[in-house]
Amino acid sequence: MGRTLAFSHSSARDKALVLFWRKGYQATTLDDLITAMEISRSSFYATFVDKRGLFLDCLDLFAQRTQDLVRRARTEMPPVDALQSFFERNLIGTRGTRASWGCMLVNTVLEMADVDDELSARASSHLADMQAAFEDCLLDANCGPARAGELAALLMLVNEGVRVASRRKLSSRQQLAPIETAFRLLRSAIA
Amino acid sequence: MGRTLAFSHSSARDKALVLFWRKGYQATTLDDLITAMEISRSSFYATFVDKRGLFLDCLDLFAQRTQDLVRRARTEMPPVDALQSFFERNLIGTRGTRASWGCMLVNTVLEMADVDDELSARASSHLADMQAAFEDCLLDANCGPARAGELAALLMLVNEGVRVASRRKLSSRQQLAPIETAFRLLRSAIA
DNA sequence: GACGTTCTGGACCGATTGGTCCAGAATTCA
DNA sequence: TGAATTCTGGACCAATCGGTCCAGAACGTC
Repeated sequence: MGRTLAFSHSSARDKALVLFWRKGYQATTLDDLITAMEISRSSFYATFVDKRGLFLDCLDLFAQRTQDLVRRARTEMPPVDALQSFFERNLIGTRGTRASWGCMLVNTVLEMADVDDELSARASSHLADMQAAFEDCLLDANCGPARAGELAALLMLVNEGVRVASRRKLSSRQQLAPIETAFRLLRSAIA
Repeated sequence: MGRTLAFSHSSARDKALVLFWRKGYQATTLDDLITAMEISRSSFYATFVDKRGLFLDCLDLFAQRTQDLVRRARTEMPPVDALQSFFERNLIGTRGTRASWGCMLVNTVLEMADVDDELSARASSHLADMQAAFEDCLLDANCGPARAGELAALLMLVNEGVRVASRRKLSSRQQLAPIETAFRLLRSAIA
């Protein structure tokens, strides 16, 4: 088994994921998709049924990989450091561009609210799972259950905010500073 | 002069603003617009030139009215209370539904990033103005200039997060709790 | 009532959308 | 080599998009 780093390999579905991630559901056309995926229109429909179904698959895939990122960071360092590192890594981005695409779940919640309930709800549900992962992390730190839940909700707020900020073409400094501030306050609330 | 409460009256342009606010730029069609605005297609183009131009106007209008909300709260109570009240009012919503539409600026940044640079940049620029207003509020409190800037950036992060959360159909409690947490930490950082 | 002006409904336009279809190329297996 | 199967390019479809156009209704003014 070779490297299976999250978001690293590039099957046809991965190419689609990146497109949906960057441009959203509506602005991504079939032509965009089949060009990027390097398959014919016929093969697209034979394999993926339709655009909407593929988008749902990509949502699930994105959520799973994001959870992997949290889990991975958690094995590498203390829980609160892992959380902070998760936020910061999503801004710096090991591969450059990806950092400016925000979070596909957040993007989808906003784009599809009042437009397509199922898509929006699915993304929102994945965000709830992420919040649960945050809470697990905080429980691993010296944090009572009540406070863990409270702070996990706050972290989800920060996460959603960070993902918006990352699409605004601000400097790295402008993006990182509020995260540092947030975690400084968070750590003081735990200790 | 009668009541001129922000977001209260309803000219044709206001009807358009609400539609764009709720459904975004792409999902709002010309038919949606002229139906809601109760004008003919011809009058629409005679008066507003085109869809994109009207959207830009609505962006500016939304930003101006949101700034008014901050200013108004600031005249009614101490600066930090005013900020917290601004966040909470946008979730409870005096008129019910409006609270679930998030912030048109945040919605637009996410929807149009990587799709339409001008629209996204204009919304982002209005968000920067809002952050400046937050900073002014904090300077009015017992807050040094460095810390005011730092906390204003954090508040913008919270604002962006709140506006995402408000589109997720969570309970009022789930939406309000993290704001209370955030302001509790914020106040402890100021004092 | 005749006038010029303003507004309006709806036909119309080209472009683009997501999705279908099929003849034929490519591949597989004997 | 030949038959069965899989895949593919691109023509094609109806629906919808944003936008144009104009004949005529509605209006205010003398």
